[in-house]
Amino acid sequence: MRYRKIPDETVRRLPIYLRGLLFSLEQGQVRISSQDLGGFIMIKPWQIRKDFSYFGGFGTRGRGYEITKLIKQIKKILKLDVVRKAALVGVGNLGSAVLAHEDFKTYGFDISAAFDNSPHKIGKKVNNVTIEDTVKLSSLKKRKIDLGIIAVPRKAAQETVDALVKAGIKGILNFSPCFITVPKRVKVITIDFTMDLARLPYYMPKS
Amino acid sequence: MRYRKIPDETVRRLPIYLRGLLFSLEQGQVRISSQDLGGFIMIKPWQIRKDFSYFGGFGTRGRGYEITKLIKQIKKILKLDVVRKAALVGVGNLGSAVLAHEDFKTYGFDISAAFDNSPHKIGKKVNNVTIEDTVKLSSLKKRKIDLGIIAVPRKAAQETVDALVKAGIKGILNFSPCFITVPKRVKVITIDFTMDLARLPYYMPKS
DNA sequence: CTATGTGAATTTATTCACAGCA
DNA sequence: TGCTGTGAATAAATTCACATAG
Repeated sequence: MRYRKIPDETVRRLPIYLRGLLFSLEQGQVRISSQDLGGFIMIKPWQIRKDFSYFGGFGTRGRGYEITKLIKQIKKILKLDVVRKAALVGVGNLGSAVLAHEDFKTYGFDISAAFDNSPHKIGKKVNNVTIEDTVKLSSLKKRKIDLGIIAVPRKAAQETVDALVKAGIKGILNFSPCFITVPKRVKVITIDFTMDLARLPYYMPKS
Repeated sequence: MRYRKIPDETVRRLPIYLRGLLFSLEQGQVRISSQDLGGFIMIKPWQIRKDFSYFGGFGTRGRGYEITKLIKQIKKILKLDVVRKAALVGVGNLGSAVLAHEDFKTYGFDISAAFDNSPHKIGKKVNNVTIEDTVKLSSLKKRKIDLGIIAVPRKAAQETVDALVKAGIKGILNFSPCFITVPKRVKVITIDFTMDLARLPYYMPKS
């Protein structure tokens, strides 16, 4: 296949394929067709095949895809084939939910540090991770942690981000409901669930 | 303007515009140009103008948009101009975070019911909402609640959704990390933050 | 015969460029 | 003059249809 930039939409779907594949592996399957995979995850088979085609031939004509092999390939593309250490900042309800989230492990993430600025929380353990003082964020660089998850109140978001960037973080998952500014080299993905809830009524059949 | 279906991408951006407008209103502004609004929310001015153009003329040439008027119009389009009652199912850490989330109120949502199946939680109050037994989900219809937010473990997701659908719910915000099945008349938006975290490494500059 | 892989066609979304109004 | 509103141009993503390999 000749070179072409991978569409963002394809990258967005890769983790979904991964979820579907892990599920069907759990079901004891060995091979799967784009048809069947698409059935699970509600994506059209030709979309799946087209997405994979950007990376080369993953399947076998007439037989489908070998699940374990495909999982390995997608993980490699997404750079999830090595354990990725992440730091959480803000251990409130949301932060605690993130820390307890089993799923992350499956996808290669290890949230090995947690920070908060509340004296009540510092020193406590949540899910085997000891909560540290936010002022110690600068230690992340030598601890080889380059991924940050922030779940702090809106007002604290930008300063937290600034501290993370200074500590050498290269990617941020932002749960704070606001816009944050970072240097171009840092990738931010914001999850603002109010924005999602707010478009639900538009699609709901009226009264 | 002649009729044309509103692009999904436009609908997805409307809540973002709303956030930007509410922010600039808070700053004491009265009018705003697409240029300035775009500055806040990192969206190009011509995209903003094009999006608004699907609904008709919101602004004044040469002067920009009157903020309060524009807020009102977007809320109306998104059907957020009336208070929307919602029910939360699953009051764990994530559910509690949702219940405590101040933002929802700003966008017209009132989470007036919460359900859990843990006997320890039933009867307790979280954020002024008394937690009810999940078996009472059927009461939602007469309580005029047509929006559900689910934050239950993966295994309980589909049965919870089924109960919500049976109770007449018309829209669901799903935080459970799995695919759920609903009748076509029900709109589901899934927030699966593992999927978002999983594409972050792809975009992070290597080592 | 089955299901992939992929150019081509189509649809959808973004960007441009400028006419038109305050 | 300043900024909106919008057709037209461009770009991106999806869908189709079928040649091709096992």
